Amino acid sequence: MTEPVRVRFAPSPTGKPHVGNIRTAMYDWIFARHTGGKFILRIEDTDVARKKEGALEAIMESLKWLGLDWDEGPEVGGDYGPYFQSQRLELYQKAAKKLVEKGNAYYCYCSPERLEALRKEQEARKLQTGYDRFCRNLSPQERAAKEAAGIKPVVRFKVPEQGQTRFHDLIYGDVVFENSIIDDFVMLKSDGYPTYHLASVVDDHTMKISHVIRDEGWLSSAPRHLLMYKALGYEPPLYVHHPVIVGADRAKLSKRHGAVALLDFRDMGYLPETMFNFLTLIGWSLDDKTEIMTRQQIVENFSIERMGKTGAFFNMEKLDWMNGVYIRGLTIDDLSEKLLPFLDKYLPPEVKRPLDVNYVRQIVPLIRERINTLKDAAAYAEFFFVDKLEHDASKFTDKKTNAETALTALKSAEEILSSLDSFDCDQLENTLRRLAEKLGVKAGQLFNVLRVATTARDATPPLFETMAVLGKERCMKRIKAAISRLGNNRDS
RNA sequence: GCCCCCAUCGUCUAGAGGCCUAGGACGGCGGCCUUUCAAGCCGUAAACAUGGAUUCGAAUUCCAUUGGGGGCACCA
Repeated sequence: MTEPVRVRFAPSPTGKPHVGNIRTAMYDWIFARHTGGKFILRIEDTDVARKKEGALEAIMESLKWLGLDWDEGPEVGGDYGPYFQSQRLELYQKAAKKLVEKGNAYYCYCSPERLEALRKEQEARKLQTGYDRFCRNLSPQERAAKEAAGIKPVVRFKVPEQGQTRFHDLIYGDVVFENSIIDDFVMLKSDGYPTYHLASVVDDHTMKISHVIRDEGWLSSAPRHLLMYKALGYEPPLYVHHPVIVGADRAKLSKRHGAVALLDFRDMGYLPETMFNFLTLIGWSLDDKTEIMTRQQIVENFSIERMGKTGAFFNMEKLDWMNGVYIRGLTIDDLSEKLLPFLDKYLPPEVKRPLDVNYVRQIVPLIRERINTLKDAAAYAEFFFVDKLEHDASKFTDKKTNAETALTALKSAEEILSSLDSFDCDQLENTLRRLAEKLGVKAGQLFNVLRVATTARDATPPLFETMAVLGKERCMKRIKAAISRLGNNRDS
């Protein structure tokens, strides 16, 4: 095996690719980069009915967002194109014809209705389902009659009735199938389009694909492909089937498990480096402890031998944690930049746009270790942006602090703070600690009351930094509002 | 029904016969730090599906069983 490594990601354009598909693309890409091989993007658009508008764009956008650049494929071209199967029909038709001529395939005129009835009956009698080879040995006259009737045939592969097909999968090891349980599958549909089986075999061969990396669901159709390679006289590629990502019910991940498209994760505020790292780790590990890895580290250390065989659950809690780790690793400027569109989208409409980047930059250090996604920021930092706060009176009091104390503290704070000329952290701290002492309350009690007054929250970034960013004017306004809120509350 | 694949803490995993009284991470719990919330740090509970076989010795090998997943389309 001295052939250069060429791997392909071959999605069909039926929607936004979900994390499972994309993980396959990642393994392709990582393996290609690790070996210095080529990563090819090929579009399997042979099902006219399932093709979806915008799907191709979503595929490319997903790959680009994760930084998976392809060496050949749409937009970039390549020596083995075209890279859309719908533009390669002739190739498949020629291959099918060749197999018919060689006696490895035949035309089938069975109607969908007959096939449907056949399957129903097989199921009812609990028999092995599959085509009954009705057209396998049609006489020339019978064929001519069907043709004359205007029936458009499909081409079926003539599967040997005896023997076994075996192959070595790089992850699953040796796998053996009895040929007798494989039915004569359709290679070429009556509309002239190939099925996946034919198209992928022809393309993988003509595109000189060295390793077929795909999910485990394909394991059971691999023997069909091997049989075709043999009949066509092609050298088969190496197979690397990998386990799938499963949902909470352990079933293969799909739309019904909720938000699973990669781009949805982008929109929820996960970073591409998080997704790359996290997705790699579902089914592959470097060693017994390394978890946070750069793309470079992953590429350098990746090996198929260290991929697992077990379907894995997509653990959202761990994803959140990891995204937090990556967020905290960003510089203030970088994070501010990334946060801007999310703040713009999720902050209440009354907040004036455009947002001030410099102001955001001041806030970022305060919320950085408190958010796990970019989207979290808006809800977390809302009080930094809105004009009017809704104070919840009950938040001012706790076991240690009653309403009386809170009100007194606020009034004293208002007085002393209004005399301050600047609102920097040190000065605020000095002033307020002294005030607490004077009032005979714990510093924390006073801080908490002021926290609620200035933010309307009981969980915020550190008080002095927060107040400093908010600025004197806004703080004083809010403290006054809090005083009247508390006063009114007590009177009523 | 037939065929294929899989099986270590709740979850993701390390483990390729003795290093395992099974390691790490997320989550949980407890603590430290602390003006709240986080972050950080420390600690803790928590798993080899079951039964045989091989071996001086098995999470690691083999065979059953059980459980789970996938396939059996003119879809990929």
